[in-house]
Amino acid sequence: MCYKVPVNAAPPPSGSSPTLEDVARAAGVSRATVSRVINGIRNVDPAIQEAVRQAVAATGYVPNQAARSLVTRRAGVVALVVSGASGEEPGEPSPGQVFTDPFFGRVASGIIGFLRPRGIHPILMFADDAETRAQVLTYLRQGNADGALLVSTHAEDLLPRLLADAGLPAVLFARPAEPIPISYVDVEHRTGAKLAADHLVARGRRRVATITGPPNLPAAQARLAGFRDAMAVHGHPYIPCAEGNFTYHSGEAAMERLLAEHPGLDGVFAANDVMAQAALFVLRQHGLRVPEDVAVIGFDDSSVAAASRPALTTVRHPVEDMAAEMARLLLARVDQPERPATSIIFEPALVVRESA
Amino acid sequence: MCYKVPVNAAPPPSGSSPTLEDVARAAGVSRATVSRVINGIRNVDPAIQEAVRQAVAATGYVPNQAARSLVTRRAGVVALVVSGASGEEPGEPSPGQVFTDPFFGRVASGIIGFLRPRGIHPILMFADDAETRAQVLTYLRQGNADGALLVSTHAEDLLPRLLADAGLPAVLFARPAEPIPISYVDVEHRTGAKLAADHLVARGRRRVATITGPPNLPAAQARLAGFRDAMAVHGHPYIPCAEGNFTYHSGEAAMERLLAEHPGLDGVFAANDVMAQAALFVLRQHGLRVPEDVAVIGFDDSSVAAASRPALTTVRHPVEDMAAEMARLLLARVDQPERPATSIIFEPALVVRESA
DNA sequence: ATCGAGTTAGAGAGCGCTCTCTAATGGGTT
DNA sequence: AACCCATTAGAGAGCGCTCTCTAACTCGAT
Repeated sequence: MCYKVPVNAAPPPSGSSPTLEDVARAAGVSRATVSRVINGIRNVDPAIQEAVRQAVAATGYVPNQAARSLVTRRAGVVALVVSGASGEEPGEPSPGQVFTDPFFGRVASGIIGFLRPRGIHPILMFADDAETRAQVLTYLRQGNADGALLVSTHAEDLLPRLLADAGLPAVLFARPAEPIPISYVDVEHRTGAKLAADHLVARGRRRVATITGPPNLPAAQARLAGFRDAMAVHGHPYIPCAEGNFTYHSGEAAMERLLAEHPGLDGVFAANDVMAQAALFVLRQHGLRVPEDVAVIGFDDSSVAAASRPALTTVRHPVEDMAAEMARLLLARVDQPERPATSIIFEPALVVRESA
Repeated sequence: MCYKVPVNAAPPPSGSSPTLEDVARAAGVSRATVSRVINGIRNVDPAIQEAVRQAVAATGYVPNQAARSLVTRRAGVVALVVSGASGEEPGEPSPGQVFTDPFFGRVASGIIGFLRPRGIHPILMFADDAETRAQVLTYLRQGNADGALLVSTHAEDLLPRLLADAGLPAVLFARPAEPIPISYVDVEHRTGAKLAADHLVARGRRRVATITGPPNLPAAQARLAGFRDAMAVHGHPYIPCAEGNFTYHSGEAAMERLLAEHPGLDGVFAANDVMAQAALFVLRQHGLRVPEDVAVIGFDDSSVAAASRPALTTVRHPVEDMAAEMARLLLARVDQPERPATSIIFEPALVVRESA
């Protein structure tokens, strides 16, 4: 058998970049064969495969993604959406702020870690009002992205429902406040809080207080409830608490309040590491030693936990793994649109360092 | 004149989403006319425009971006690339870490602020080795993105050169170490450092030291040089300095060193706010009051500057504006590929707060 | 009336790719 | 020697859109 040897091999693609046709001509085969070689090779003679590969190299061919998407109906892109409140509250974090949150960094990192080896990259979008939510929906409907990975800053976020109603593939980080037929990943907050409670008690702490997250966040409430329940089991039915909103400043203020009202406390569980760090600062200002006088436990095991002085004992929130799982769930859903919503709950673990 | 009234108006698009053809049929016009109405309308009878708009609404039509990109050769997407070192150094920030850097957050925020109103969203990519750099180039060549906005964590980053050689539209944040024909935005670091020097001198400081950034970063060196030159003009030819790498820990260590070697210092200029904040911490630990005993000036005016105690006097680095300008330059270049590389240098300003 | 310029709508040719359908070939059965 | 099935390569029909080119029509000026 002999393959057509092109007489005048591939005319150098004059203006624009080479197409499949150019490669086919250079290799002396048909467009279809080149396509077969470039994508998963099935039923192509090894000699021809090699010829095609050389032609690709010679022409410097790069497939055009738009043409490919047009027929495959796959963008090869997912949207990473940071979604804000349902209304337009003044206290909202701005798009810039959410980035500086170490939590978001971990989510992004986990997602990218999973997606990058698969040649998929996330498109970054913010949705903080009706207009931008519509923008996200339109964007997905236009086929710019195959699905959405959603990180909501508020539990009442409207976007999850909109996405579910539109039948667009999406996965949430954290369970929505109301049940919505949509996939999500979450951590067992109650169990995590229980770990903290058990540890404080095991360390002999008897006058324990807690700094909570915002009451409208189910995750924050689960941490509080889990902590209270576990402490009740240990014989401490009443636990003083001060409300924060996961920021450093709110943590400082909360710790000040706790100290003013309960000067004798010997243990604090903060609903996240940043507030725990703030608590550390306030306690030191008051001349209290950590962990000798007051034991402190945080939540998340974010980068600040190991970096703070003393290093924070905290509950590990496997954010990166959870984010990777989000991406995995989304891609599975994109491949099988009829797949039902699936959710995965991760187990937390206690990380003991110096502060408790 | 009369427009064809469709006898059996738009059959409900059975399986997939409606196409231009469906809308055209519903409106009783041609595909071309619908296209004209949907994009910038030119020369279309108002009555027909209205009919088309109603047909669009009736059918729930959303244009298919892939088909559009195929013919326009525009993706409507830009890549936001965080690019690492030339080699694979161990001290490298991981993808996740770079997110937590408030600096990156500000860049992302500025870029998104500019792009979002234009319906363009950035694709997030990391390039930290030869493979991922190649991935970025291929991605752009495939037409997945029209250009790249590049934030390098190292001055020796190879990606800018690769992009320039490939003729791909790109804009850098910060001037590359070697001259490369590529657009960039930067701030006048020397001027900023001079503002800090002048202010310290004006406040009567005579024994001034500085905490520098990494020596391989042109921006860090420009800040150091600008500070030294300005202090020399004020009659202080020798300025003690300690090297940091822009992290909190390196700032702490640098401040400790300075204090050990120059116990009588009364002013410190740190090359960024994070290190200045660390300096604040170390000074307080040593029982020194800021600004009474030691005045401290940072650089960047990042969110930590206003949040620290005492609030940091710092040099404003207009990162968000610069990032928006990057996006503007990139879009201009995408529209006019022959446009030469243009760079824009911003002026810094001193922000006086409590620390100096 | 006749012409030419200006405006508006439709026809149709692709953009570059994938994928089905068909044709050709090769080897094992009967 | 006739047949069938499996394997491999090519032909060609779109995917949904934009955009040029042309036809039709309007209108003011000759």
